[in-house]
Amino acid sequence: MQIYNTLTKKKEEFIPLDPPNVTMYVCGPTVYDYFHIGNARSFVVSDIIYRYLEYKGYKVKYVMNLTDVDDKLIKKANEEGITTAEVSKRYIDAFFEDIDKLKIKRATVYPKATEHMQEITDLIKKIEENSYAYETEGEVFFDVAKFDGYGKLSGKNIDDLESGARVEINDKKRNPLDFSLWKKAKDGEPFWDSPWSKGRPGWHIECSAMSMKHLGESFDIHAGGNDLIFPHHENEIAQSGAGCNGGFAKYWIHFGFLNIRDEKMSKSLGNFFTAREVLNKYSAEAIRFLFNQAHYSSPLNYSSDLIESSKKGLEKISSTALKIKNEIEKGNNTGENPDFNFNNYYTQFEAAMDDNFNSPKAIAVIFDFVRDVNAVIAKRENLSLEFYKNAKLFLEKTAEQVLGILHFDELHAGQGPSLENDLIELLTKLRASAKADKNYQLSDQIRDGLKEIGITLQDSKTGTTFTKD
RNA sequence: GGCGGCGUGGCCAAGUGGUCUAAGGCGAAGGUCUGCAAAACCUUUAUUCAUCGGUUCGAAUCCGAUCGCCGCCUCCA
Repeated sequence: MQIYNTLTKKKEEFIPLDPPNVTMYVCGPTVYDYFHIGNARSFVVSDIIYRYLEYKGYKVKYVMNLTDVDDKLIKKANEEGITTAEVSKRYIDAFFEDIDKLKIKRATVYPKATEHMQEITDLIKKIEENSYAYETEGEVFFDVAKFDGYGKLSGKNIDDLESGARVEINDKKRNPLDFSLWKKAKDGEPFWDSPWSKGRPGWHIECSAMSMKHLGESFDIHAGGNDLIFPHHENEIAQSGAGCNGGFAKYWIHFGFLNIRDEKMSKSLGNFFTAREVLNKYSAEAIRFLFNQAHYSSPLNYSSDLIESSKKGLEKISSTALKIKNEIEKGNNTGENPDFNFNNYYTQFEAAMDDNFNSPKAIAVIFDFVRDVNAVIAKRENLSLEFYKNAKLFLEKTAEQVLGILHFDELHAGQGPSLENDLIELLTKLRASAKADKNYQLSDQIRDGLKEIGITLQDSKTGTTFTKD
């Protein structure tokens, strides 16, 4: 399996430090607001990496942090006249609601910054002891100039950055590039005790401290959005290198942005949709399908046209899945077992995903599979149960369990007893007798009427089936 | 200004030295099936990969130039 590593700028064979265990850390949300559909892309992409590693048989420990202390959170709390803890509680709850709706598999741990103050201050102390940090008036900064190789992840060099001169102005810093490890609290700001002052950690240190605590000083994968490469991940590498002896993360994976009209979706540009508002209009499967249709590292535009087209594409897969499911439920095993090479599709699916998680190619394999299955079905009156079961298994393992773009349990089969289904069943029977009498005016009236309320009838040789929107 | 990425059919998108006269999806056209539909299947829809030049027996893929777009360098997935 090959993974593109931002650190070495090339695809590398994935060799975990301690197979079959894999340790993975992904930068999670700052919980000061609902997350937008661009953030959702990162969470979904991480989810698919996680699921595919498990598909490959790895035992994955997956950590996603929740940043529940930061300037934006404080601002929000002040605006609303509540505590930062209340703000973070509200948006952590919302975060879990939304990722559940996106059918994201829960990570192993979701550590919170506020619950790791001991680890954070301990790490800062170590960095200080190793003389990579200095204190000024209760504030602690990382001394960038002391750290050899600063900039190796982002491909930047210190001199260029200084001439760029777009760094925060702060008299207390020796070098404008130095960044906060510990910030002294101002009046009314939340604070924690520390050897330096009552205050709070800087933005980057929590990730170093929490990844170390939960995954160790060396772990396999560290992932996040492209915009985190600099300064966030660069600074994490510096802090961890300065404060511990481990190798920190081995593989760095970075995700492309979700764009709106070719521009990055972001809170500050105001060109965003929250994940929850998009989820009100489109299914998790459609959203995940859209994300999977582009490679995780490429920019991807978001628009209603594009997601509509994803929805259409997905219907092709799910209607085949529904057909398979219905056949299995009927349990008719009188048909023949066709010559169908399932293995070939697994091989291709794995080859695609093994190549740096090439999900667009993996989806193409699923479409090939669906087309070929449909072709077999179209040619025969009936097929063996074994064929349908194998077909279901393939879609379950790939589209459902890895990509999460299909869920057999939620397919609108219209099966099972319910008043609604019984009524549709009754109408279908009435229509069948109208058809038998060649009363097409009445039969079409029934079909069109049902269509209007979201029920689509489909006639076939073996009878009429229906689907609900 | 520094660093990085991208430009493939109407749209989305994979492919990064020969199997590429370029996968897959959406859309469009024709056909099979059907009372008519729908779904499904079959066929068609890029001799061409921003432009120009070069390297090579061979380039969408490598090199150079040009044009266009985007990102990071400040909080951001």
